[in-house]
Amino acid sequence: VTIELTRTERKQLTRRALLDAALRLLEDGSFASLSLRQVAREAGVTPTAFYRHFDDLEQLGLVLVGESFGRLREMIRAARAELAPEHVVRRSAETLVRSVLEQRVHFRLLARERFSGVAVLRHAIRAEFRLFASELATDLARFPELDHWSTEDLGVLANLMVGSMISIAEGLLETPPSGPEEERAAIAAAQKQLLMIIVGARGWRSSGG
Amino acid sequence: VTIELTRTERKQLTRRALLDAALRLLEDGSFASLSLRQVAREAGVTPTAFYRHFDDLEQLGLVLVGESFGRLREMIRAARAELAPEHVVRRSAETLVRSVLEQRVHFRLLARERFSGVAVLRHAIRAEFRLFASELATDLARFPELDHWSTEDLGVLANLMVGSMISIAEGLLETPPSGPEEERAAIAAAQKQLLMIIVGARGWRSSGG
DNA sequence: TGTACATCAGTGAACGCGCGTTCACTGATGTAC
DNA sequence: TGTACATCAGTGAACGCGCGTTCACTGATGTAC
Repeated sequence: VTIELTRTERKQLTRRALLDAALRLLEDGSFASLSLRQVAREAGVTPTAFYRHFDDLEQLGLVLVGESFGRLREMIRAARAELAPEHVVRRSAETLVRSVLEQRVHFRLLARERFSGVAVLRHAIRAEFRLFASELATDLARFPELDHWSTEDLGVLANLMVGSMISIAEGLLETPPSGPEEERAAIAAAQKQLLMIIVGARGWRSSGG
Repeated sequence: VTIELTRTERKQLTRRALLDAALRLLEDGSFASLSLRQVAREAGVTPTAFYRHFDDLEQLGLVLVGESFGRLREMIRAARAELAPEHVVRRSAETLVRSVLEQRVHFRLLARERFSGVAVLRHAIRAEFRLFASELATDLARFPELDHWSTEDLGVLANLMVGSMISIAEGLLETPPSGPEEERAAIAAAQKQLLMIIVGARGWRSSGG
């Protein structure tokens, strides 16, 4: 290292190395099967050094979950500004697909640990998704065509949309597009799927009750 | 034991005890964090006895996945007979909710291991879900209002529906209804959600493309 | 700028533990006559 | 039905291994004067 770094800066680098090592290892396995020694080894540090940065593996896991949702929130915020539901949906679908493909490891962490045996991570992830859905319900209420809907129906619609976005994301992690063409196709399919929901929502009162 | 059993029958009982022990342990943790010794202990048998029934834990896991999908298929078959999409959807939603609540442990296994680090289970589960979606697409094509749809659009619709059913099931595992009233509410919400999709599908050609 | 001391990120040895798998075994059940 | 032998589900001791955590340590960085 030619550039001089303070002790604090070096410490941050090691901390980051541990987080990245964990993310790398989480490509192959779930959090529950991760070991502190593996993470330390992958980060190029002794197991003991780990304790200078985190109390235990769970604490490191919570930091990763926090980072994952940070990226998800950025993504959503970008699409919020639009006015017509269709535009919001089209832009959201595209951003969703792009974000998942760019941040594979983070999104896989969320998908996997949502039902994991590691209670702390599971609860953190579920709380974030619930927040996401309730924010979406609030947003939806602002659209003129939806403003007479009951809170309950808005909730069902928001859950349906969040559920669909999750399953789109999961589908992308499962079989990622192999090139720009397939990526465009994935975006188009995601848009179609979410638009079908919006079309359904629009016709809902007349035929659904 | 007062009733006489053959050696073969006793062996089957032990095998079942091992499977049930694993299911019980899977309430608390994911498959990756399960150990052969834990399962044997829970089944009241020495670790060595395990090998008389399965080569390793993964093989036992595959048997459980098979059982889970068996129950899922039974459930679907029951709703297939209906003619109008709305009836199919209403009955499917109700059966889905009931089945998940009755077979919590099996459905949780599917939800959890769909993204687990245990490759063998993950692949088995994904193959079954793909099969499920493609069968649904075939079924959907039989409805008069959908018979002019393109294969691609039918695929999108089938994925949307399967995705929604999965996320409904996952929601039930997450926060199960605490009584008959809440159960009815859960069924109603599931029906609403799937009906919204059907309404959307019906309006799709006119406004979607 | 130079010195003397304090801090603290990372080390390496050691511990007890549960793991998967092997092996030779036991003794009840099943079979051949 | 009775006997002699074969089968085989389940046992229990033993193995080597990676694990999380503890501890006293080292030596470079930071601070006070």
